[in-house]
Amino acid sequence: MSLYKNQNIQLYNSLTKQKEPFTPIHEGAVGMYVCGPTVYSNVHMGNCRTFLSFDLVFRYLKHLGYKVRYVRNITDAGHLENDGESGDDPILKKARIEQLEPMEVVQKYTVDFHETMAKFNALPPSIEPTATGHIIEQIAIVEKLIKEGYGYEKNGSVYFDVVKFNEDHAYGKLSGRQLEDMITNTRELAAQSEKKNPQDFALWKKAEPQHIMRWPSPWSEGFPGWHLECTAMSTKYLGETFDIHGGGMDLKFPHHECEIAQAEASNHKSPVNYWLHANMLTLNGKKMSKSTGNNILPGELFSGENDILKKAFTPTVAKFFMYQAHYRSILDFSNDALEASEKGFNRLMDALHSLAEISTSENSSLDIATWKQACYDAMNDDFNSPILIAHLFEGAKYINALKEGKETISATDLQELSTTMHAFIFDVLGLEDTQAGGDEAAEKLSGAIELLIELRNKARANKDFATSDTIRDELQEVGIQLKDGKDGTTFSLS
RNA sequence: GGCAUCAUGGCCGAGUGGCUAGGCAGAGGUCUGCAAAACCUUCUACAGCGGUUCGAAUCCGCUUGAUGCCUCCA
Repeated sequence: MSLYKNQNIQLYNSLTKQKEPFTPIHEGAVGMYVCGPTVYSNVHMGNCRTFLSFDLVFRYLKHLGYKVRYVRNITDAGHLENDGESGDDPILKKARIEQLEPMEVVQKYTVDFHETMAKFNALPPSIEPTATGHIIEQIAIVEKLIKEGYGYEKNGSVYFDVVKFNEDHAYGKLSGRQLEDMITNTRELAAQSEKKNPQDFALWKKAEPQHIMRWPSPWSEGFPGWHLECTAMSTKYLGETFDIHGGGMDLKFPHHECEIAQAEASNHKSPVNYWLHANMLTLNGKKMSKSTGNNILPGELFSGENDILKKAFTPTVAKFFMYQAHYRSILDFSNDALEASEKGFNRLMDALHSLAEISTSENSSLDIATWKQACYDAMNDDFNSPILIAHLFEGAKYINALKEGKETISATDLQELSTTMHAFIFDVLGLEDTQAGGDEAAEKLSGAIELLIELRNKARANKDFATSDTIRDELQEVGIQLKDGKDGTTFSLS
């Protein structure tokens, strides 16, 4: 019996601007597409937030027993800034700066992306297709769009006729824009443009002589327009209509709007049932961005080598921090907020470790079943991780009370409490128990400290407090804190 | 300029008409040789002004402020 039969998800659909009950096209199976990174530089924390938001969605759907096909692309084809009219291709630009072949640039940053996501303990998607690997599919869509009358060729480039599309479709329905307003408000001078209207976008762009990334096509040696790859790859792997399409809020317009236009014009049907948009991670109150430099890289966060934070933070703490805010809210990245999350996270982990020390009774004084469902209700309500985490802290409070003997619990309920805590913390949130240690060096250190604790306890028993306090204080100096508890002394590395 | 979104206690951050999350910090307590740690308790907020309502942080209007998109960006 799959969990999803009893847990009803409501999710916020950007297209309808409201929460809707989630019903997949095929019962028990979910198709989800998420726009991945453009690999011309290291992913920054802002990029990571989006991918971690959808990792949570992926993990929760899987937890509920759905068979999920999660497709997240790698944009490795160079696209021009300014809609292909002029400007630079970021991948080519980077290749020049680093004196690398464009595909070397792509490889380098794809590897970085994968390593980073692995550090965050994000699950890899089911399929991770690349734009350059799907040129043929993209050309096929362009041909189809021309045939349907929505694409027109000019000097070897092909553009999408937004005005024509808008005559019998609603261009702008996702981002809440009216084409008339866009035309009225446009500042662009249409003088030297190949496009019929400034709102039109490139489907295929003829390569200038200096443009290295190029492929043959019926129209010219060139490269695909920037919105095409997602339409091609989502259609190929998930079908003409699929369940969930996700991405960062900043992709809503024009990227996702154009995806809808391309799909509707070529397939005559709406491509996506539920559009999900993750909100931005800000720094100093401003959106993190590759181009403006207002960002922090994961590596800088983990090492502590940056001007923003006072100390280093582990990937799991950073993730926990992000999940303490809802994915649709803007979240500001700051040292104080991270420190607060770190302390909270450690408290949660301590409680989890205490589970083993709880003894059971005949009856429970706690209502574990209700608490458990509250955890599910939180996630069912548009993946509300902050509420879930609040309930997990409630669970931690239960554990502490049980440990103190202030509450009682039956063996069945204890099992339920433990399973639920573990399921949400590790399977759904994908957090990692960094205190668990386990490597050889850590074990040796642990043995040495145990010895010191023993010596200190002997000194204390003999009321030789000078010795015992020296041990305690010197260890504190090197970053090892002793914690005297009721059942003996433990330690933690700070 | 256009289109959106947001404004919550010392800080971070949920919550969308009455039952008033959670974390951090602060305060008090338990424990302890002392301390730290840990645990417990506690602090009761919703930008301003007006309106709707028996009742609004939550709905409507205006004002102020911030942010996002309209150029590549998660």
